[in-house]
Amino acid sequence: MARYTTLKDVAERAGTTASTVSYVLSSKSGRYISQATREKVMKAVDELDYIKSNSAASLKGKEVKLIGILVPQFENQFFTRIIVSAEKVFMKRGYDLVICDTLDNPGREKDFLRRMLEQRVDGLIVTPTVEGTENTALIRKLGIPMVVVDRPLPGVDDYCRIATDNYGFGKLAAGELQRLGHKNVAYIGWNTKVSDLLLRAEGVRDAYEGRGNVVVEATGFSDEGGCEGTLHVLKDHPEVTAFIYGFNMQAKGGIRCLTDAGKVIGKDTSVIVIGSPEWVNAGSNDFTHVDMGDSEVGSKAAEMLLSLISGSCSPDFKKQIVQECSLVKGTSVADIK
Amino acid sequence: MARYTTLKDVAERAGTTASTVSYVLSSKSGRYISQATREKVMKAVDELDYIKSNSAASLKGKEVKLIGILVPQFENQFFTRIIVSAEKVFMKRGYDLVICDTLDNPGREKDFLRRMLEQRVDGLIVTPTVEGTENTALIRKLGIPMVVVDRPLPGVDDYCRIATDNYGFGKLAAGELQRLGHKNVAYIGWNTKVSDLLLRAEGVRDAYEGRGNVVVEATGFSDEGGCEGTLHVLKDHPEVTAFIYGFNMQAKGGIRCLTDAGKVIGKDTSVIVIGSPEWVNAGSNDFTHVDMGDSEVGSKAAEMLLSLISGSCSPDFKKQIVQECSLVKGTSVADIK
DNA sequence: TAACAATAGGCAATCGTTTGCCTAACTGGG
DNA sequence: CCCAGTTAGGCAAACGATTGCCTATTGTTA
Repeated sequence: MARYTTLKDVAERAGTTASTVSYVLSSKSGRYISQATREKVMKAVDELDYIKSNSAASLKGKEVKLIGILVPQFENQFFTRIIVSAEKVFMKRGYDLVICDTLDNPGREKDFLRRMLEQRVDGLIVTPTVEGTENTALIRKLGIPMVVVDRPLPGVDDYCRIATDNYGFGKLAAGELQRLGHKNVAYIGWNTKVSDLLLRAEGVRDAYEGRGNVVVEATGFSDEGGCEGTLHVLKDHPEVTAFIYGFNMQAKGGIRCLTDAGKVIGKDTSVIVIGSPEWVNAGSNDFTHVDMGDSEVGSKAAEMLLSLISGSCSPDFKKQIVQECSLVKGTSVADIK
Repeated sequence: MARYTTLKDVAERAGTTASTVSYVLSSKSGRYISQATREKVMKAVDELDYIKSNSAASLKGKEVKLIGILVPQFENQFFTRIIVSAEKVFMKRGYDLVICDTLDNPGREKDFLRRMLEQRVDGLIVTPTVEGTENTALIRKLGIPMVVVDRPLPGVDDYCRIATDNYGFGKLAAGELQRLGHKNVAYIGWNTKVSDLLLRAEGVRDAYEGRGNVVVEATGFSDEGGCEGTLHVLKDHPEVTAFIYGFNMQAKGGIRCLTDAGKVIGKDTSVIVIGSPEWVNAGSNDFTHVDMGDSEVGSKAAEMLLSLISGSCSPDFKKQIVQECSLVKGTSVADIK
C-alpha cells in the first residue's frame, strides 16, 4: 500500500507544527507566517512530496470537490457532449467529476446514487432513469444540490432542471417536412412511458393536425428498434414519404433499413434525425437534423449546479430551463412540392 | 449545507454505541451481535437515512473505492468505449470512476493527477498526454497502482500497459490495399512525436516496401488536419489511388474533402479508416476499417488494475499487453486488380 | 461448583486536517 | 517604563468511522 506523507511529517522536517503547515498551505488570512517559516515549510512539502488528504479535509467539513454525474447511456453522444461541456465549467472551479452510466437501469442508478452520497459529493447532475424517480427522493430530502438534465422527475416539481424542448423537436422537424410538401410522414420513436419523450411525437402530430397524416411507430431504443419500425411503415404505409427519427440510435438502424430496401435518401424518401450524432454529416452523409443544444445543456446544468452549491441563489431556488433547439439542414429531405 | 447523520446519531437512537453500529453494518466476523440489537440498529439506520462517510472510512485506511481515469479526448469514441467497458468491470467490484479529459494538455493532466492523489484513488488508468511523461513520475514513485492505456510512457519501462498494435494497424490496412491492387497509397497521420503513433505509418511503409509507393502526410489531429493532408495529396500526388487515415477525426475531415472534390469513394478512390467511429457504417457509409479492439482494451486494463490493487500479483509485476486488431471490410476500397 | 468457552457490547485511541484559543516576542506611542 | 497593537506560531479539540482491548453475562463441562 502506498504511503503518503502527512502534515505532521512535513512539520517535523520543517521544524514546526502541523497547524503552521496547514496555514501555510491554505494561505488563510488572519494568520501571520514569517517568510522564513514559509520557505522551510514549502521546502519540506516539496522534498516529501506531500499531497494533502481530501478525506481528512472533507471530514472537517470542507467541500469534497467532487460532482457526481449520472447519465443513462454513455455511448450516446448526446450525453458525452453534456459531460464534456459541463466538465469545462467544473474544472475551472476545481471540481472533479465522478461519472456513472446507469444504462437506464433503476437498480444501478440507486446503487450509484448511494455511492455518490457516501463520497459526499458536493452536487449531482442526473438524467434520471425511466422508472427510478424514487431513487432521487433521498437526495432531495437531504437537500444535496442537484440539477436534473433532459428527462423530468415525474410527479415531483420542486427541483432544478435543464430540459430539452422535446415538443419543439417534433414540431420543428415536422414543420420542415411540411414546408417541402410532405403530406404523409412517419415518426419512429421510443416505446417508453416517459412523458418527456412522448412529447416529440406530439410535436410532430400537432404540426400535422389537419394538414396531413402521421404514422407513429414506437419501438425499442436501439438500432434494431429503428429498423423494425421502419420496416413496418414501409410495409403498411407505402404512402409515407418522410421519416422522422426520434433518437439517434433508432435513426442509425432505420436508415440502414431504408438503404437496404433500395431507397435513396433525399430522393426516394426523406429523413430527419432528432439529435446530432457524429455520423449525420460524416462521409457521404448529410442529414437534416434537429440540434438539441447538447453542449449548452451541459454547461447550463453545470452553472446552475455551481450556484446551487455556492448558495448564491436562495435555498429554495427551483428553476426549469428549456434549452432551445435548431434545425440543421442537410440533403436528406426531398422537396416534393 | 446538507446534514448527514452519523454513526453516533444512529447509536443513540438504537440505544447502543457507535462501535456496535459499525460492526452491525460491516458484519465483520469475530464480533457477536444479538438479533435484537441488529434489528434495532437497522431500524435506526433506516429511520435516520444513515449514509456512511467514505472520507472518514478512508481516513482509517479503508479503500476509497475510487478509480481515476484520464483520457486525452472524451469526444473520441475510442476512449468512451474504453471507459464504458472498464466501468463494467469496476462497477461489479464496487468502485466508482473519476474521469478526466486532459484534452492532451500536460498542464491539465498534471493538475488532474494531483487531484486524483488528493482523493487517494485506489488506482489509475491513464492514457498519458503526448508530452507529459513527467506527470506520472510521482504516481510511480509512490507506487499507486496504475495501468497505462494505448500510448506508452517514453523513456520509462517498468509499468503496466495495455497497448494497441499501432504497427499492426498500418500493416493490416496496407495489406488490404495491396491485395486489391493499389500501388500508390497515402497515409494521413498525426504530426506528433509519439513513437506509438508514428508506428502506424511505419506499418504502412513496411507493407509497401518494394511493392509500391507510400505518401505520408502528417497533419493536425482534427477534421481540418485530415482535410488539409488529403488536399495536398490530391494536388501533388495524382497517382495515389487509396487513402489510409490514421485517426478517426482526420478521417472524417479527409473523407469530406474527397467527396467535395467529386470523388466517389470505393470507386474513384479508396479509403481505409484506422479505428471504428460510429459513422463508419452509419447511413450510406460502409467503410473498410481497422478495429482496434477498443472495448477489449478497456476491460483488460480494468482487470489488470484490479489485480494490481488487490495485490494478487507480485508487487513488481509489470506487464505490457498488446491488443489484437482486426480488419472490418466495407465497400470503401475498390478492387483495381 | 469451579472453570472455561461462547456471546454481547462498551470504551477509547486512531486516521490527517482544520481552526479556535492561547502565549510570546517585538514595536511604538505616551 | 508601561500598555496596546502587531507579528508569529504552538496546543488541542474536533470531524466520523474503525477496531483492539476490555468487561459482563450466559451456558457448558469436568
